[in-house]
Amino acid sequence: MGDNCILIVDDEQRMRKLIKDFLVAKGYSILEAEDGEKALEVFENNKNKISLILLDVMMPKLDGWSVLRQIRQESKVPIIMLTARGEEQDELFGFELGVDEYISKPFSPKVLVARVEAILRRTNKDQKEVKSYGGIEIDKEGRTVKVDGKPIELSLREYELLVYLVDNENIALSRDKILNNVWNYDYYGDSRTIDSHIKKIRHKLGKKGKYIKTIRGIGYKFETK
Amino acid sequence: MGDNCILIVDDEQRMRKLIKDFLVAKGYSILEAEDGEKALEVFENNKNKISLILLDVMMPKLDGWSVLRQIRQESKVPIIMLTARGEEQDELFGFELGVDEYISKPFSPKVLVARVEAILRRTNKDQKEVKSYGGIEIDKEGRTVKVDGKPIELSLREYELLVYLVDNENIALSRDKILNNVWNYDYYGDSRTIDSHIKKIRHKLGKKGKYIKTIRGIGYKFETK
DNA sequence: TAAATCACATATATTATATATTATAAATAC
DNA sequence: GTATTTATAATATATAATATATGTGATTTA
Repeated sequence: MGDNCILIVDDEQRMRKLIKDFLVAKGYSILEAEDGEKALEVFENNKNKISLILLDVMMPKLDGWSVLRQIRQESKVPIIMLTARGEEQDELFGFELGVDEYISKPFSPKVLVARVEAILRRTNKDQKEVKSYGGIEIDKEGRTVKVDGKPIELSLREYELLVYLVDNENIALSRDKILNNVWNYDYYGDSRTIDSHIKKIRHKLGKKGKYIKTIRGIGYKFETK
Repeated sequence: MGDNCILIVDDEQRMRKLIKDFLVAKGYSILEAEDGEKALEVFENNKNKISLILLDVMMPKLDGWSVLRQIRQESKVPIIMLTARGEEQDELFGFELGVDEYISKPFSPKVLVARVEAILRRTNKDQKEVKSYGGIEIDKEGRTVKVDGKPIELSLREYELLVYLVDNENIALSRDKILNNVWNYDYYGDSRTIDSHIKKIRHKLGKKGKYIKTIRGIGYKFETK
């Protein structure tokens, strides 16, 4: 989970640079895409890193709405649409698809930065330093995990797998999905490998290992009951 | 956690009524305040209920900014500011104080409702999609089924068969159709197999098992009556 | 080089299916 | 309308098929 990486999607190189400069100055790291197809590609490869997307509506190949729709099928990442003035009809349409904000061109970069920060503030507000799940405390900043107050040692993969499960509490996750999100998307390894890691995590969690439920035929699910 | 109660703060009675009517139509419950002081009072007494505040900037006694500042000292409740056109300077100032959104007057009520819903959607991220069919609740994300509130355990096939029946509520499904949809279409097994699974599902559903109707000579149908 | 990751083999547990038997509903004859 | 036949479904159970847990060793990474 990279800290506050922002994806800028716009076909105008000049516009991307303008936005980028302002955001970099504020300490964000930036990814860019020059059309809708590239945007989806970049998003796929950096799902976990990206914490906000600035998405132009008018683009060649695949327009902003199509990109929005596709991303919303699998992710709730905040999205700000960049539009030309006077498209109120579209606004409504977009809100239904989960647009977080509209900014119409031309805009003042300061306003843009302010809106980005407002959204990220709101998003990060439930990312308390330490969250507890039925006695399993996870401190993402410190990358540490405690069980009933006692710290346990998890390897990199173990930690990331556990965090992924926990971030998707109560959701059944297929092995494919787990591989795509915890491993690199282009990883073609044996999906049994997940089992090995699950086993180790369960063992380290002790009694609380049972919170990781096996969903036969599918994968796993984290559930504290 | 009251379900989506919204506080409207505006000195114009007419404006409050306008907004209120639209939001009530969408199923929200409403609290009102006609100036800043009243707003703080109402907020104090209903902190836990209120999930969003619509706050006018220009008000007698205590203006919107002051109210915003005071509320932000103790709460992160989403706030939408209602402003007159052309106050970009103020916008920046507001974002720093944690304003979630601006809507400038005059506005179309539809846009207002859309923005409210966008923000609440973002805020309540645990609005799981659970559908209920005559007391049988199915949570597809979690792949769990409850009968009268009590969870039951279904195997992969049982779960998928039940979901298929339920997704086609009130439609008679032939065994062939069921085999093609729940099993792989290149499956050449005995179609009596379905009966076995139906039996198990009915048993696990208890009294509600009777919602799975037998259509003699054809197959089965899910119907909650 | 030690720790971590991964693949694979085997044991174990679970689930799916086929088969046999019983029960039930529909069709037919009386 | 009732009894008998016939077709179909329900049920129980045994066996086959499948998925997961676990242990081990090879390979990679830091």
